[in-house]
Amino acid sequence: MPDLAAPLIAWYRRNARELPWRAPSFGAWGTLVSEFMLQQTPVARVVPHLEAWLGRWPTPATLAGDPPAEAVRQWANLGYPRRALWLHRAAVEIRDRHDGVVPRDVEALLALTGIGDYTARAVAVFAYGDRHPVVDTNTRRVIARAVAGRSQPGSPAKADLVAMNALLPADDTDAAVFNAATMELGAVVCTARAPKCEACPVASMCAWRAAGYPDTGDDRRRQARYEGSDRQTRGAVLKTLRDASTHDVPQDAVIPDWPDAAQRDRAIDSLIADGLLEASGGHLRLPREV
DNA sequence: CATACGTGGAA
DNA sequence: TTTCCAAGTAT
Repeated sequence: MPDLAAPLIAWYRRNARELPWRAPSFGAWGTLVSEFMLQQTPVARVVPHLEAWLGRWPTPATLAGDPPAEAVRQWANLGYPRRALWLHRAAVEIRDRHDGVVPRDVEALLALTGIGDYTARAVAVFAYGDRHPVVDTNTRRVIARAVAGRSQPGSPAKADLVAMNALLPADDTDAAVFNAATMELGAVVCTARAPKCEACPVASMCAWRAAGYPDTGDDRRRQARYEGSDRQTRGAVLKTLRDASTHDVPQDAVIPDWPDAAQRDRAIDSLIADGLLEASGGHLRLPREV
């Protein structure tokens, strides 16, 4: 297997984008918040929200001290607002179980609400410098192409962690930079559509290129249509609550003209079930209690 | 393990 | 206009 690490590390040191979480001593809490926001949301949309968030809540304890409603409001239009709720819960767990310090251990990180295989290792590696494979969608695409000779990755699997682990340099710092470099390559060069192979530092050892860029198919499942979906309806309901000048809103006043009343009611019920809304006396509000 | 879960920019 | 895609996680 070709050694991707050396050329990728060298490329990254010259070409990495300057992003807030890459500043020296950005801090584990900042890293954790950034990773929550980056789950399925593009970098460009995250940056301003991240800075506002950390300006308001510079530590886990400060966030944990405010009601979850404030987290959901501050999340604004970043999407997947359950992440705001989960980040708040994680902050409470960090305050109560870890003395307010973001844990370093992957197992401890995995035990926090909203943190999975990717985020746990991203924090351990990027905030603390430990040696673990960090696998996101960019990494999976780079490995699929450069190593497996496929045009797109398969479905996410534990095997991805094993594959990335096998590519990791022995040195902790090199391994951390290699993780970041692989993600960066996937984000800006080895992109899902129209990859810039002429600018790729590992083109000469890329299995997909060597095979003549075959279309090996795409196992990834397509996203459901958003227009007219329950997700869109939930988004409209929650936006109404976020933007309301009062904390309580009469339920009848929430998207009253939505084309499908049953869909609206279903959205409200599911938001309550998820803990993103509370109902009380015919009114709705963002969650006051953890 | 397949599915639900927001939002907006680019092709 | 429609489709694709974005530093995933929980159930």
